[in-house]
Amino acid sequence: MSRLKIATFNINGIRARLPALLAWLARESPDIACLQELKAAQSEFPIDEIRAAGYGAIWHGQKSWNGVAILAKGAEPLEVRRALPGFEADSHSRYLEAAVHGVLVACLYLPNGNPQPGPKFDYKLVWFEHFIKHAASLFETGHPVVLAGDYNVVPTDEDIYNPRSWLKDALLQPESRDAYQRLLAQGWTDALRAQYPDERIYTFWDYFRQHWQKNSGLRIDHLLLSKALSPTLMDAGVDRWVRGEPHASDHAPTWIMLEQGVAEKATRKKAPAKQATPKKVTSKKATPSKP
DNA sequence: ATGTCGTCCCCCGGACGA
Repeated sequence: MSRLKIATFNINGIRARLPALLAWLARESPDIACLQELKAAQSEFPIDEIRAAGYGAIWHGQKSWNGVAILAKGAEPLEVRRALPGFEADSHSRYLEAAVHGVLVACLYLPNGNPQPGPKFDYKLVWFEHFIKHAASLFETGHPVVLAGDYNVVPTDEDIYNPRSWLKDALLQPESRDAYQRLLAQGWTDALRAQYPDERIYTFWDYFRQHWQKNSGLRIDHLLLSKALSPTLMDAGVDRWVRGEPHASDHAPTWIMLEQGVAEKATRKKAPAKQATPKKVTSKKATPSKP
């Protein structure tokens, strides 16, 4: 049996954030890292530095905006697709899918959708529907699949410090939340929520109003596990220290640890018995400080 | 309405997207 650490990280500009990315890779050593918001053209991706850090990578760049990448420690991700089926004409670089380390990884950057209502919100919902349709086909294969990325959806009011000042925001709209619930209803496991059913977990703190300093965060970066993988979930967390560094992204890396090889044995229920764990312990673990 | 970033354009501060 072997352990597999998979992370998702909206880096908000890979060129501005390259030192932060390399420091994080060196310290946390994820086996697979899904990145969003590269904000770099295809030719501007810093592949040499990433290779030097011990990672293979594929990426889908775009000038100025969007952009996604999949990094793998000591391996080359085998690209499956770089657009959603039926939505190949999407002008934004928001999707990348690869097979690596024995799992199929989808890296997504779902549209923000603000201002709402308006064409940007309409685009968010259209993108979401294409993604939901494709996710269903991935789930039905029965293969080990992870859907990792910035979903730009706060699933419930338990996933935000206080919904009051965000009620009109696209991230909390009923349409956004309904789409996310319909995705989960296909059978996916929201890994962070499964590991910490009763905790406040945030992955994003905007740059405004000292939200980081006040821990006024949102949970919008998600890792969804297919049926074959959900019993293998051993741990999960948010690398909050990355958000506290100078010149940080407004997101923190969010990760899961899977134990490969337990899927065949665990036919009964979800492997970790975290539901029984006291709150104080889980809240500490949700904010891990690594050795 | 505001707050703060990163990026672009292209000459440096303002627009845009988040």
